[in-house]
Amino acid sequence: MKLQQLRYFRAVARNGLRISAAARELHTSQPGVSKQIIALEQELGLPLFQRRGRQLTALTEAGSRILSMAEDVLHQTAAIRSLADEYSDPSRGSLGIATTHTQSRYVLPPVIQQFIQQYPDVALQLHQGTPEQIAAMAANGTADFAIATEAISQTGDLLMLPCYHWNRVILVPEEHHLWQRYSGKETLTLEALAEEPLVTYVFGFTGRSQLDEAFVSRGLKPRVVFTAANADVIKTYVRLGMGVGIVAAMAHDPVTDPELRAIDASHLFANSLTRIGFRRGTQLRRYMVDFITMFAPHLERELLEQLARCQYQEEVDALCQGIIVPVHGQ
Amino acid sequence: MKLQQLRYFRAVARNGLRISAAARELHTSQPGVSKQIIALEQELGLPLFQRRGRQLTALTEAGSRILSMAEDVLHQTAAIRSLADEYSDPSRGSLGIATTHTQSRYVLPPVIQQFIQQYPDVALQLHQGTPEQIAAMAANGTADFAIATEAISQTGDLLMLPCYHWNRVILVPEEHHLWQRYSGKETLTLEALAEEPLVTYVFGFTGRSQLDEAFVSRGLKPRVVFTAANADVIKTYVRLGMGVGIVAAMAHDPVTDPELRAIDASHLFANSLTRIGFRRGTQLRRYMVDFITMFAPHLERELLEQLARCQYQEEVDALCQGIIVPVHGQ
DNA sequence: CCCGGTTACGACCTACGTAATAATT
DNA sequence: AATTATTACGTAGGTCGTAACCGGG
Repeated sequence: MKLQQLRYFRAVARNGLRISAAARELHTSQPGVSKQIIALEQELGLPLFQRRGRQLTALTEAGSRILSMAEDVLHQTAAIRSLADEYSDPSRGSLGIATTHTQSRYVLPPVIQQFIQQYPDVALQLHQGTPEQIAAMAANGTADFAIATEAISQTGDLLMLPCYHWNRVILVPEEHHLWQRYSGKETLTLEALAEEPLVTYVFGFTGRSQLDEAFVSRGLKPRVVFTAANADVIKTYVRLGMGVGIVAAMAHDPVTDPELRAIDASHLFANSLTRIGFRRGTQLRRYMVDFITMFAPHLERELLEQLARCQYQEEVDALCQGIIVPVHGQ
Repeated sequence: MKLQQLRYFRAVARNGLRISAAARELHTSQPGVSKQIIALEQELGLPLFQRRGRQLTALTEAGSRILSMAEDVLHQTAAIRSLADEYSDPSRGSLGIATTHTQSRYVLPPVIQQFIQQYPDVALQLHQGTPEQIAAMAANGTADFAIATEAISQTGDLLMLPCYHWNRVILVPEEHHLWQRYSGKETLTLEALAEEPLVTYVFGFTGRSQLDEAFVSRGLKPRVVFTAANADVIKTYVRLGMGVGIVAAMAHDPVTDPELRAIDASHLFANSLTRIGFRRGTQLRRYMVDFITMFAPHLERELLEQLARCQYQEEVDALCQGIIVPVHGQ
């Protein structure tokens, strides 16, 4: 059994059981991959794949169990590499962050600015995707960190740490009647909001589920005329007068959006929690710890060292008990 | 990084940092090991060993951390092998048991007899040693199981499951005055026992610490004239009239020791608990599960499946809460 | 000088790539 | 016909073992 065989095996599994696709990803030849897979199967004495003719149709039961063990092995070897790199030069390396548009556009810029100043020799990659994709990228090692709001990590491979709570704001053009009425002392109600055509996030993004929850629990049926995964798009449609925007508070900046007005909605919706996560067993490098601390100052070095050793989310939650997680913008 | 390099690295570390000893263990040449170690160090970009001249004197800090990660990797690859073997032939394989003389001589024989009848194609190895050696063998993979009574596993690598409680008996020749007096209704006291010259286990073996505990807590200073790691030796000296034996109840068999008499001592000493343990993360094969069930019937298949997935002893203890652990001989 | 680690070198093996072949859609 | 897996085969790189070399106790 060779590590390379396990790598090839994983690549084939990840590329829809197509050996040629795996070979492309691995920058090697198709026959090479084919052979190593066969060699691995022979050494283990059982087929890893079900085949119809020469086509790989599925993993065998043994194959899928061995796959997950092989992934463990490969992650562990990556951790060895990472530890060695940390010793030879703690300030050089790479950091992959998988996150949503909201984070990368509104929240991360100052953090990243600070980070690259402190760690100019760390190569940063920002991957954007849906919460599911984000979780997958962190789980399979494409990215080191996942940052997202909606519940992710069904697999249990990721440990998620609380970063900040945030509330929503209602966005309208200055001349909109909601602004006329509720910019002063009068407080907006859910019922009044439900009367308006709404523009907000696509389901699955940026706490959308908690938004729906608020309306449903009051028996209201809001009219959502448009959704996007992206606050910039939402704002554009609000500017066009298509409806009232509901976005995360951190997505509103009076300077960049001078023609829009924001009405605080923290009393209307339960606040949401944004988390950062990494695969359990990850060897956290110094700059990774520092990145988290820059992003969420309450997650201190010492605490993170403990958290990194956790095996289960429950342990993480227990350790985070009693920590004060800030609310964004306060 | 190659698995072989990690294997070589581990072997050198395990052989007192002597490359030649490691090479002998690995059935390969000294230069081959030397080269692979150097290659690994070069690839990782740091020294794994501290050297004085050409002599390896110690692991570097990075080296020792990488060693433990490398051991994880190698254990995991062993688990892959084991799983593959399980699929290709569940009833063929090998089972290494590390245990003390008491277990292998008195408790295991019927279990092993039953086991080899059911699994004739499993190669059994019985390793004998001190509790510390036993724990080490199970932790480093020399043996699959550790069976012992005294507290072991300081490292936390082993999960220990409760197998049975047992009591002690006092062994004397038939003509001994203790037997004359206490074979009937009169019950033996610790004080009376403390008057006698005693022959019992060496410290660290077969619940010896609990024995001492009983005397000390009553302020008694027993006169232990002879100790052995081995009930057979103890019995020999009891036969010679050198003293009164205190041994585990399961070590006394009236048939094989017709000239000795046993006085129950369960009221004098706290009972002891014998446990079976394996490294966490071990891929338990079917015959391993069956072996445990033969040895400790209350540890049922389903329970063992759960236990095998535990990461910490605390989880094991929690799962074993409420299970009735039998007392040997009842 | 002995023991143990490193360097040198040749034999062997194996992984890889190209090319050809077979099977599947 | 096009795509994809396997087989064939020659090459390049690497591992292994023997032998020679070096350094410390």
